[in-house]
Amino acid sequence: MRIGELARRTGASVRSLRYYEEQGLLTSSRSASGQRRFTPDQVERVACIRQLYAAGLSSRTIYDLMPCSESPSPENSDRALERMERERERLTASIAELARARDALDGLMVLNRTDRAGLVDAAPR
Amino acid sequence: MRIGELARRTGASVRSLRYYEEQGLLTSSRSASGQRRFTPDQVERVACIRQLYAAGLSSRTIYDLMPCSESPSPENSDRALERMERERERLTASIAELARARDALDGLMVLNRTDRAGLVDAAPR
DNA sequence: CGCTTCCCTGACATGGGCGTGAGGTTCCAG
DNA sequence: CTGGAACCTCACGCCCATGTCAGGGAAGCG
Repeated sequence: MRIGELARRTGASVRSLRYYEEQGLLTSSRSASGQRRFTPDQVERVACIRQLYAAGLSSRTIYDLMPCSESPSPENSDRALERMERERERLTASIAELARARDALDGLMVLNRTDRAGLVDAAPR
Repeated sequence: MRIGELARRTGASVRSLRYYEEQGLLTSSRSASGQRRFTPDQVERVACIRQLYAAGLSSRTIYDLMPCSESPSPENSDRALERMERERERLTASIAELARARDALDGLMVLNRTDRAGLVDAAPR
């Protein structure tokens, strides 16, 4: 399929898809006239890429992780796994941090409600 | 206390603290010579600000939220609460998304391990 | 006094994913 | 054949919290 189709199917912009390719996250064959051609399973790959972006990984990191992104070998696999482990930990920490932030927000909300009640009490004009 | 002290106590850089002030998130009195003076309770405030930054709020949003940041009034309180509610939802969604991303990563790890095992099996030179 | 350390303002740099526009080619339906 | 949609490359812009450098006052100790 062409790039517009892939964009429609994945929800990514055409620009983003080109960018992913530029970053080595996505490969395409080219038609005689130079247009990119993608295979159906790239849809899934894009979804995966976007998941990882959503997890806050950089394109470089995603590149390093992509299974068999270049030459599959036990060494590469191990390196990737190690990296994934690290990122997994980062993610977990990040989730915990967000949860803490949410708690902090809850605290602010309570505070605000209290303040508000105080205001209404004090000056019920 | 002076800005360096506050930085040490909060873990924020001096640059960041100035920036927070510039964004209206932090106030300071000035000494005769123009140096910023902070009170001890600003330490907590900075911690709170950083929590919210960590939650992905923009300085503008944080500004809008800060309790009684300008004129405390029931209307302002309500607006702030509404905003907080929205941000809370965003946070919750974001946490869920990160969790999904972590699952995706787990999937990749399993895949990678499988691939690796296959490689070792197939070509155990 | 002088030395070190801190503080001030102002301004430019940066990263990174993506929007956007220019200027041009290709594809396809009518 | 023709017009519009889709595609191409190149390149600049943006956001925004921070780092960092320059150039110059303060603070405080020996």
